[in-house]
Amino acid sequence: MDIKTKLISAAESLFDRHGFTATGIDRLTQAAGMSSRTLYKHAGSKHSLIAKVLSERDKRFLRRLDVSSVDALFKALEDWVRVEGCRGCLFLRAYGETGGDVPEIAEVMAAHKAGVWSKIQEIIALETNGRGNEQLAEQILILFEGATATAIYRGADAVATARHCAVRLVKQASS
Amino acid sequence: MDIKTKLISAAESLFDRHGFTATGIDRLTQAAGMSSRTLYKHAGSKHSLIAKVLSERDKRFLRRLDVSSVDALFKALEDWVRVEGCRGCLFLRAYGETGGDVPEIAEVMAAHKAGVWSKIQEIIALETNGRGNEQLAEQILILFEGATATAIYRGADAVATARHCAVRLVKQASS
DNA sequence: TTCAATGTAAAACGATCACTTTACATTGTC
DNA sequence: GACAATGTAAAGTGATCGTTTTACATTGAA
Repeated sequence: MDIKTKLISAAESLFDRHGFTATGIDRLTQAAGMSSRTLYKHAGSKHSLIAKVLSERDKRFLRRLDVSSVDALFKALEDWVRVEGCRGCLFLRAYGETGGDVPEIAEVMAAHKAGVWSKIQEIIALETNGRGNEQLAEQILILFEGATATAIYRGADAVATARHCAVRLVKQASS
Repeated sequence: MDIKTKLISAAESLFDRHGFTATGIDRLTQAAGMSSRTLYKHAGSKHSLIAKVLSERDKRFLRRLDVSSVDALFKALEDWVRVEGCRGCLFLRAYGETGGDVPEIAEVMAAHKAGVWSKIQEIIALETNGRGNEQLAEQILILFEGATATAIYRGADAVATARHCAVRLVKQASS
């Protein structure tokens, strides 16, 4: 595995498991199996490393959401949660830990949310033949966020509940 | 104002604004206008201070949710978000920053979520004359969490959207 | 075979971390 | 007027923070 990939994936799991601020450079270098000099050569700074981690996660996440129905969308989220664990949205967590004061991080968060939002809008347009409005899409988004958050303390089943609810809303809007 | 109250309220706003780990003791003592000796006399430790802050917030939050309809529940959340700001659920943020590894914090989070959950169950039972099931209540919970999370980057309007959705779900279950 | 690139190990940087201690001032109470 | 309680200011604890530096090994291409 490429050394930069190894760093970013080691960092992602440490950040996810222990939080961003609480994870020090020492633990990162140790987990990635490299010297701090090499880490800084590739990452530039800790904030930049966080941004890179989020950026990679964004790609991986949206690739999983490459579906064309609300049902499949929430199935994809359920898969993600079961495979990657349910510790909440890593983007919102990074944003919260840094108070929204780190531009690199705030921007990646905003870009990620914009990506999810446009994917949902696309699916809704597809499933309702354009009958679905902006409000329906936002309801689906809220269920999506809610499932992610609720899964932290109620487990992956919460995502299934959100799925049933979302599917019903779309059905009602299309009929 | 009582000195302990002052500490806890100063700590709450700093934690909310800048994150838990990123907020040091120096900043806390400065904002609360007291020496570190006094802080430790009252709080015991930083983790304990976090737990106390969350515990007080839990009381204040649930007091606001003393309503008897889903509509009023989300109106209360909307008020909260407009008054206190929308930086996400502080309990989940504390839990995430500490990786769930600090018992005092994990317990306060769990207690808070249990409180919200039973409040929602109570409202659903009330509004559906017992016709509403566990699944409906969980859908409302997910909308509640989703509104809180979505409001971070889409503002308080997301809560209004969640409200309309929740009210509709309850209506459909009661008719 | 030399040179630049890329890595390592480890020490050092000053700052800040959570937390404790020492020494002293102000109170209200018996 | 002695005493315990409760506060302050400020220095000191050792550990850890993010980051840089020094010194050296390995490697692949010119």
